[in-house]
Amino acid sequence: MEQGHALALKEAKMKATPKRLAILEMLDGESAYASPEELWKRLRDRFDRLGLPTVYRNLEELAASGVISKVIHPNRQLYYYFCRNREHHHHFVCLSCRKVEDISSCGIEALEREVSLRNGGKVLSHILQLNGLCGGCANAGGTP
Amino acid sequence: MEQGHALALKEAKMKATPKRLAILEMLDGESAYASPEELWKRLRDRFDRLGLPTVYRNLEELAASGVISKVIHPNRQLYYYFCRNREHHHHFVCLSCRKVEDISSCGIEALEREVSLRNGGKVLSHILQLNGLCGGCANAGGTP
DNA sequence: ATCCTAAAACGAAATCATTTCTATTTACGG
DNA sequence: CCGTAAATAGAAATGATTTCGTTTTAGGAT
Repeated sequence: MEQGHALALKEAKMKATPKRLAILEMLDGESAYASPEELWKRLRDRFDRLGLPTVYRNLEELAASGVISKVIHPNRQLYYYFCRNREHHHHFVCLSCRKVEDISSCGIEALEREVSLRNGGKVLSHILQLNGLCGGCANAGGTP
Repeated sequence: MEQGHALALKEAKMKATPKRLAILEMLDGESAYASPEELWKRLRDRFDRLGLPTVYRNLEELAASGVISKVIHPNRQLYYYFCRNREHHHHFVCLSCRKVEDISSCGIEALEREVSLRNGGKVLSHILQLNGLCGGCANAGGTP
């Protein structure tokens, strides 16, 4: 998967720097979304120098290129998630344990048509996210 | 509509204070979403004393009660919108002029079933929002 | 009408996640 | 191997949002 990440960066026209790759590797294999600061703390061991702004910048760039995805969290902090699924899809995110599950389809194409037909508007992006508790957390009586 | 607002507050078990009503009135009749600070600046004339925290608090409380709705903005600031439509629905928001249009239906019930059936998760809330340019802004060559 | 009490508002100050800035370093196409 | 645009460091700034202790007020009860 090492090569895969470098390739993904090349496709996104982003330099494959060691730190960028490390961020991507760390996000990959996680089934939970992570915050910039958490990633930074865990990556500091592997680099003698690693600035928090570097992590912020990379995460934002990677999300902008579509390599990773952002999670919209009620607490309004930034969280990111790496998803192997390259198809258009959306997520169910657990507000307790942060697990992320894919949601196959969204009927948003129809809604986009509705908007543009009605008065010529142009849909540039959409947000669709389900928030809740995953099976495990719901059974354990977890709270968001 | 004056009475309507007081009634809405009563239903939400919130005191109908003059400032709260003024905030609600100002949001009503707007076809665009507004930020707390904008509302505060426009309301200061009508009160000799009005704190910005009061506006923040009220908007958040009103949104929590479902009286108004929040807009998820790429710049991550808070925006609010008053919507007469009391049915479950979603919004198309223009990132240029901030106009808001209702979107009648979302097929989210099906997605919620998918999530809970698959592994017992519980969907607590969902976000569905289309971002783009409204008809007017798209024709005028507006940018987000 | 007046009282009481929980809710609401004040406003100055704090917070703190995120961004900016300038100098330095690095990836990588040629 | 060079040159250059891109990436990073690190300290400092930012600024929207929240907190806090105090004062005021809405509205049910008397």
